[in-house]
Amino acid sequence: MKGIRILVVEDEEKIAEIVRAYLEKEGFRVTVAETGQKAISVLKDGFDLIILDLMLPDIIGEDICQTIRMDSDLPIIMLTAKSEEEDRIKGLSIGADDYVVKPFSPRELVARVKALLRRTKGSKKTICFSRGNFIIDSSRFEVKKDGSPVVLTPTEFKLLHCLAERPGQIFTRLQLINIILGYDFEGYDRTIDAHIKNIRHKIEDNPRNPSYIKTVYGVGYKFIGLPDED
Amino acid sequence: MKGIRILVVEDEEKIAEIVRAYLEKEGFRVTVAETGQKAISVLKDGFDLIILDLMLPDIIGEDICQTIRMDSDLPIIMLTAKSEEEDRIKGLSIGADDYVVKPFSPRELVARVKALLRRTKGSKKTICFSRGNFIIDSSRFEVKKDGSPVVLTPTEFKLLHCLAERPGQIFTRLQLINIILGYDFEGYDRTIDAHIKNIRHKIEDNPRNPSYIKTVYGVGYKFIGLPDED
DNA sequence: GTCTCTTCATAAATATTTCATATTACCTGT
DNA sequence: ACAGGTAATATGAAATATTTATGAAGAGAC
Repeated sequence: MKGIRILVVEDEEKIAEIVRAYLEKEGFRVTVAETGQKAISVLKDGFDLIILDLMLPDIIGEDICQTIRMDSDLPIIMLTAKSEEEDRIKGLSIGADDYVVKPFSPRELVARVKALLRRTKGSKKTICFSRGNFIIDSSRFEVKKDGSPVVLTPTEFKLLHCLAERPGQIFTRLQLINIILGYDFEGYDRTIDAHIKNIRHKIEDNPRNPSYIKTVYGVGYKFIGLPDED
Repeated sequence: MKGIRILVVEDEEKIAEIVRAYLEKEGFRVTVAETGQKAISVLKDGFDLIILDLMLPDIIGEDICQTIRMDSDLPIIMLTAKSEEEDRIKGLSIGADDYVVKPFSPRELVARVKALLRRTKGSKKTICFSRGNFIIDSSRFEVKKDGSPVVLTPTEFKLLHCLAERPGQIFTRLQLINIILGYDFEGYDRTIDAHIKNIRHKIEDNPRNPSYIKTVYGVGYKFIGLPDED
């Protein structure tokens, strides 16, 4: 990690400094901007990635996002508060490549920065997964099949995204509930089944013999990345 | 989950004991420290994860957190009181990997502990056994033979896994029933034979002359680790 | 109202246990 | 070493039990 430059746009000084510390420990070169104005003015200096708080004193994060997107593919990681999370997904394309929910663990943020850099290094696209004519685009919260968009609800998208992020890995219903519905979900683990069913009806040619989301009897579900992988 | 050690730093004895009970039920090895001093002094014993109350009688949790972070990546889960809402973000920024708000459900705490361990230890491979073209992968509930997957039912997998974990060791049917089917199983011990039969048909070239699972007449079964081992 | 999420009842799929019978292993006496 | 008796194991198929899929209904959000 030689000269990779990261711009952190965050008005809370304490958070900004912690993030800086963690990123610098990993060898990144970090610049902090406390306001949207400053962010935009230093943007031309050329960064490799930007970490953007959605709640800024002057400009709204979304606007910065769009401004950046007008003339660059700069990888963007959004910081959002938990309560705003739903809106993000529903509100669709903010144009960010990834988002982290506050409060976040610095380690997770670093991991996502690295992952995003890895992803964008090769191709400029922010596709999370693709196999043949099936595409999951995590930045736009969008899924396409044979070119036409598949309309998923927020929960369905999160579930599919979670599974597809680690093809082959088996998730138990409890794990999925913790990840998708939160650790404090008190309900019933068969709720997952219902969502899986709905997703299958939307993305599978033959829901009774699924080729993407497989059931692992007695354990949980897994996503199949390659057609012949089992 | 056998030898994972967790340090619980919590001054309220009642809470500490509940947490201990829940974690131990999951097979973790738990140590409780009532004060920050004690916590720091036992830290060198080597733990895999620490659960840290933010409000301690002597030292403030944050300071312990930073002390730990100075020279280790030990996963940290913070316990914070509801009123300390503000501190959450601070707590995470200070270097904790996750947080749980008091009052918390022990179930949630356990789920978060597991998730964090998965995240931090997840990268290593967890292949349980391999001999030539035969592989048992316990994390994926998967067995491969000559490259292609062998489909086992949950009970079959558990049974094979149990035997293969200790090659050469002889297990009686009763032992296997206790381990695989639970101590409260009421049925009769020949059930094991049926499963062994099914497993052999799936993994052995010649089920009548098995090379992996051998019968020990009058005693039970054992798994053969090396081709010539008997 | 519309949309989404959750729950529930029931159907379908799959796994487990049991049992009757066949086969194999061990032991004993010659 | 061999044959025959006895006990243990292997096996296939039937009976149970468990797990998953599904459609529909109710609750809540906007």
